[in-house]
Order: sequence, then C-alpha cells, then structure tokens
Amino acid sequence: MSAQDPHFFDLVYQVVRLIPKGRVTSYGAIGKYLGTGKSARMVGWAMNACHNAKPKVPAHRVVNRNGLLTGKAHFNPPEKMQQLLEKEGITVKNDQIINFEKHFWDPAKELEW
DNA sequence: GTCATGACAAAGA
DNA sequence: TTCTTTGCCATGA
Repeated sequence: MSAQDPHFFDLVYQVVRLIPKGRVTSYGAIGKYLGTGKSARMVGWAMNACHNAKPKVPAHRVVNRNGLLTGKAHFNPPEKMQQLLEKEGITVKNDQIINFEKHFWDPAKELEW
C-alpha cells in the first residue's frame, strides 16, 4: 500500500485506548502485550506519532516503568498530562505518579486473552 | 545499504 | 542504594 501501514503504531493506539480511566500503564507492559516485549522504545516511538492518530490517544495514561511522566514534555501543553491524570483521580507529585502500582494497569493481565 | 536517534527496561558496578 | 552501560526494534537521513 502506498499509504502508511503503521500496523505497529495502530496496535499501540488500540491498547492505550483500552486503558480504563484512572489507570496507567508502562511502555514495557504495552510492548509485552503486543509481543515486541523487549522493545519498549517502539511503544514510546509510536506515542511520538500519536499526535496524528485519530481518535486521539490518551498517552497521558502511559508512563515509564518508574511511574514517571517522562513523556509529559511531549504534550501540548506538557502540564496538561499531569492535569489529566489528577483529573482522573491519580496523584502526581514532581512528575511522578503516587501509588503507581495501585494505578498500574497491565493489558496482558487485565485483558488476559 | 549503513549510521544515528529515540516519550524504555533490565543488568552490572 | 544510585549511577552507568547495554540491548532492543523501528524510523529517518
């Protein structure tokens, strides 16, 4: 196809959109669910293209393994990410999610098979 | 076709 | 414990 074939990106967007409100996940968890597993970078890379994804992708629910809002700087505006997370009931302090484990949502487990 | 970069993650010192 | 290094796969030039 001459048109883009971002099948990998599309998969990432699908999973991210499945994240329940008030929950968060990590790049590695998504990558693992997609099968890329070891390459969490690809997930973050896909997020970089999420600006062109429709409908929009709740990337603010995706953080790194440490629960840190590493990609907040890529938002528009960056502060919006924390705003959205707090709005959904998630506490964010110093760009870090409090009780990250409690809000953690693993697609490979929650969605199971 | 090869080199360099990237919103990460796990292992080693 | 924190800091540093390596691996990972895909995209862009």
